[in-house]
Amino acid sequence: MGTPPASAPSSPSPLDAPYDPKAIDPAAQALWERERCHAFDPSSPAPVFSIDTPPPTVSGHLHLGHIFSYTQAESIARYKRMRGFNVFYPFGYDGNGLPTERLAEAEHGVKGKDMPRPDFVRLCLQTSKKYEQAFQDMMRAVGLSADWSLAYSTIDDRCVRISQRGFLDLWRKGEAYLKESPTFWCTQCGTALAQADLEFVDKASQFTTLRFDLEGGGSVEIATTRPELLPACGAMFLHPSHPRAAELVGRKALVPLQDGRAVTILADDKVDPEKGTGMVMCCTFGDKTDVEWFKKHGLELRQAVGRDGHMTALAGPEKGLFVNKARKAILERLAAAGHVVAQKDIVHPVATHERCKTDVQFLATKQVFVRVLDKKAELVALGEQVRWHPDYMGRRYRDWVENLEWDWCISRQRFYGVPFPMWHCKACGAPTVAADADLPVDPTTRGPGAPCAACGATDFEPERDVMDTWATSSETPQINARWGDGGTAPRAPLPMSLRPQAHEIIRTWAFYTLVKSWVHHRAVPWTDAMISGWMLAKDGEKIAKNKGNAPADPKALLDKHGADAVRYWALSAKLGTDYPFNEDDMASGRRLCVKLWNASKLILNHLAGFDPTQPRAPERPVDRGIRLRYARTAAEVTDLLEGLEFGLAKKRVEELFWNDLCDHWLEMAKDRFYDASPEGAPARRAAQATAYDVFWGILRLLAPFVPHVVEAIHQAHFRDRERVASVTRAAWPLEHRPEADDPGLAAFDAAVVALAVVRRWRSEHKVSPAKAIPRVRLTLPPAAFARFHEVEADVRSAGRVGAIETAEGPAGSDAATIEILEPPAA
RNA sequence: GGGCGAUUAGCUCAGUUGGUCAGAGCGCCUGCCUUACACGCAGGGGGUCGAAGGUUCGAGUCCUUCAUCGCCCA
Repeated sequence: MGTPPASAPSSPSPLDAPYDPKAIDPAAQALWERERCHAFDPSSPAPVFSIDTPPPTVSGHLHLGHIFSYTQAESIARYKRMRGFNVFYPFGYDGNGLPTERLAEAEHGVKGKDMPRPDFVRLCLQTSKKYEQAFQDMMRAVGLSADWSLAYSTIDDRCVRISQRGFLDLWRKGEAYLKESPTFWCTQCGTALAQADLEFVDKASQFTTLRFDLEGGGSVEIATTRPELLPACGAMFLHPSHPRAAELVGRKALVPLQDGRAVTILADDKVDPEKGTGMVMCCTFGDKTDVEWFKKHGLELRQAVGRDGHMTALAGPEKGLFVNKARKAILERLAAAGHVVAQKDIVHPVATHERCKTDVQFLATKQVFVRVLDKKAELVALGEQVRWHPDYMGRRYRDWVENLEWDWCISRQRFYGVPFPMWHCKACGAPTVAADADLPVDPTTRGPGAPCAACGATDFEPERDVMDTWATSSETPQINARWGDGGTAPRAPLPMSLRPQAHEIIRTWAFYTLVKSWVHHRAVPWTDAMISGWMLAKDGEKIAKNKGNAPADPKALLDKHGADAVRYWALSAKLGTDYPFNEDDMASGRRLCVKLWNASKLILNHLAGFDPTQPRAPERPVDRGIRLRYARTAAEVTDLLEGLEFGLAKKRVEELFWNDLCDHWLEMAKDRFYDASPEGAPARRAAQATAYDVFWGILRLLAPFVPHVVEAIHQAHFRDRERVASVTRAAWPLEHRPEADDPGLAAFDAAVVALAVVRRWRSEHKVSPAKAIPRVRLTLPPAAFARFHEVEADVRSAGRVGAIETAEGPAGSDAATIEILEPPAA
C-alpha cells in the first residue's frame, strides 16, 4: 500500500462493470482468506471478543435455517472486529453421539449393534468428515467470518479429552454418580434418556375403566391408558379425601388376570380426585408419579416391559409382544373376563424420544447422573448473571430449571460417542476413573493403570456406555478455552463473550453449559446469550419434512441472489423472532447491492483527483447537513449493535444511504460535481470531500451486513486512500452524536421539504425533471422558511428551478405549498 | 391446566423507556428512459394498530379481562 495514485478520470474502474456477485463474492472471500482478516491473534494486546459458536449437529445437509441464525451472530463478529476487538470466532461440528450414529446407519445401511465397535466408529467418523466439509463450504460461501483454524469436532481427541476431563471434575466433586434408578428409556434406540430428550406428542389412546375385585368382597374401579402394565401393578392409590377412603385404605385388591395376586390400597394426595374414577393403579413404571410412589412407599419393582420394548415374562400370555400389541391383547382378555367397565377414546400427550418419536418407557437401569436438582437456586442465579438477548429468553431458561424433576442422565447405551473414562472392579464392583494424564482414553482398550482402590484387585471391566452428546457440547466454552490443556495454541479466555443459539435448545445446550460452568468454575460460561428465532416456511408455518414446505437449497439461493442478498434476508429478522423464508427480501438485498454499486460509480468517478489529505474547501449547509445525519445514524447504529439488534441497525444505515444520501444529497450535489469550470472548483472540492467522508462512513456501517459488495468497493477505491487492506479491518465510525436541534440538521430538513414540494408538483403535472421551471414561489413551514436561504442554491439545482421566492406559512403548519410564477416551456 | 411470545396497510414485518408513531419493504395506481442506477426516479391510494374495559391531559406503546395463533412445560 503506497501513496494513492492520482488516477486519471479516464482510467477504467472495476466498478464500470455491472454488479455481479458471482465475481465479487469469491474475490472478497479469497481476499479475506489471503489477508487472514478473520484470524484471532493470540499475541494481540486488544481486548478479546469471543463467540461460542454452535457446533451444528452433523446429521444431514446444511439447511437454510443454519444460514439464517449463523449470519445474525456473524454480523456482530464483523462489527466487533471493526471496533478493534481481537475476535475469537471458532467453528465446531457436533459429530458425536446418537445423531451421527443414526446418520451413519442410514447412509451405509448398517446397524451399529451388529458390527464391531471400532469398525462402526470408523464409519461414523467418515460420515462426519463428509458433512463437515459441506458445512464449511456453505458457510464460506455466505461469507461467515469464522476463523477456520480454530475449528473443532466434538469427537476429535481434544474434545474427547476435555469432555472426559469435565466428567472427571464432576465425578471427583461428587456431582456425577452411578445409580440403578428408574429412568426414561427409548426402546427403539435402546438407551436411557434425559428429561430434555423428551418430546410430548398428542396421541390417540383408549381410557379404559377396569374393575378390581377386593379381597373379602366388593370392588373398585380405576381408569388407565396402560392396561398392559397390570402385571407391573404394585399398589392402588386414592386421594385421602376420596369418599370411600376410610373404607378402602389398607384393604387389598385383586389385580385382574394375575392369578389372585393382590395389592394394597393406599392414600396419597398426589392422586387427582377429578380424573377418571378418582382412584389409580401404580405400576413400575407407567409415569413419573409411579416412580415417586415406588420410592416413597417402597413398592416392589415389577418390570413388565423389557429394554427392547417387548413384554417380559411377568406378562404371561403377552410375553414377547411389543407394548402396543400387548395392550390390545390384554384388553381383549380383560373384556372377556368382564373386567372392562367402560372405555372411551381420548387424545393425550405422550412422552416420546424427540429423535425417533418412540414412546418413552420408564426402566430401572444403572446409569450415570449429574446432580442438578440440588442446585436449582444456584443455577437460576447463574442464569440471571447472563445478559439474555432478547431478555425474555432468560425466562425460558429459568422456567426450565425451576421445573426440573430429574437429575441429568448422561450415560447412553450406544456405541459411538465419548467413552466414560471408567472401569469397574471385577472383584468388588467399585468404579475406578482414569488419571487426567491418560486422557483421552477408551476404557475398552486399556485398564486404569492402578489397582482397585477399594479392594486392591487388578481385574477390571471397562464401562461400555458412552456419554450423551450434550455432555460434550456443554463443554464448548472449555473446548474453546482449551481448559486444562497446556501448549500455546490460541484459546479463548473464560468466560467467553457471546453464546449465539436458537431458542429451542435453551433447555439443553444453554442449560447444560451453565450446569457445567457452575460445577467447574462457579462462574458464567459467557456474559451474553444471543437467542435467534427460527426460519419459517414462506407461509409462516414451521418447516416440516412431511409438509414439503422447505425452501430451496441454500446453494441455489446463494447462486441466484448472491451472498449479500441472502445475508440481507437473514438480517431482516428481529433477534429472537421467528421469520419466514422470503425471497422478496433477497431481491431487496440484491437491489441494495446494485444501488451501492451504482452510487459508488457516481461518487468515485467524481472523486478522480480528489485527495482526502489536502485542505478542505468551505462546505455548504447541505454538506454539513448530510454529515450530521450520517453522524447521527452512525451513533444510533452503534447503540443498536451494542444491543445485538442487527436488523434495526441495518435498516437505519440503509435509510441513510438510500434516502438521505442518494435521493437528497447526491441530487443536490450533482451540479457541483459536473461543473468543471475553474470558478466551480471550490464548490466541487467541498462536494467531493463530503461525498468521500460520508460514503466511506456508510460503507463501513454496512460492512457487517453486506460485506462482499462493500469490500469490492473498498478495494476499488478506499483501500489505497485509507491504507486499509480490507474493510473488515477498517475502524468502525464512532461519530459524535449531534444534538437533535442542531441548526445544520434543520437546514438540511428545509432543503428536503422544499425539494419535495417541487417534486410533487412535477409529478402531479406530469412535468419531466429534465424540464426546468423558470420561477416558483414556495410557502414553507416556519422552521424551513427560517433556514431556506442557506440551501436555496441546492434546491434550485436538484429541482431544476430557475428562481425561488419564499413565503412563511402559518405557525404550526408543517405543509409546504408551491405556486408556479413562470411555467416551464411547453 | 400453567408460562412465554405474537395479533399494526393486500403480503412480510419495524415501531427499546406512553405525547409528529400511524411506518418500511413488497404488491397496487399515476407519471418519468432526468448525463450512478428502469434491480431506477418522483408521486399516490390503503390500516378506527385482535376485542372490551381501565389508568392518564394524552396509549399500538401501561393495567385487567377475553379471543385467535405459535412455542415451551404439565
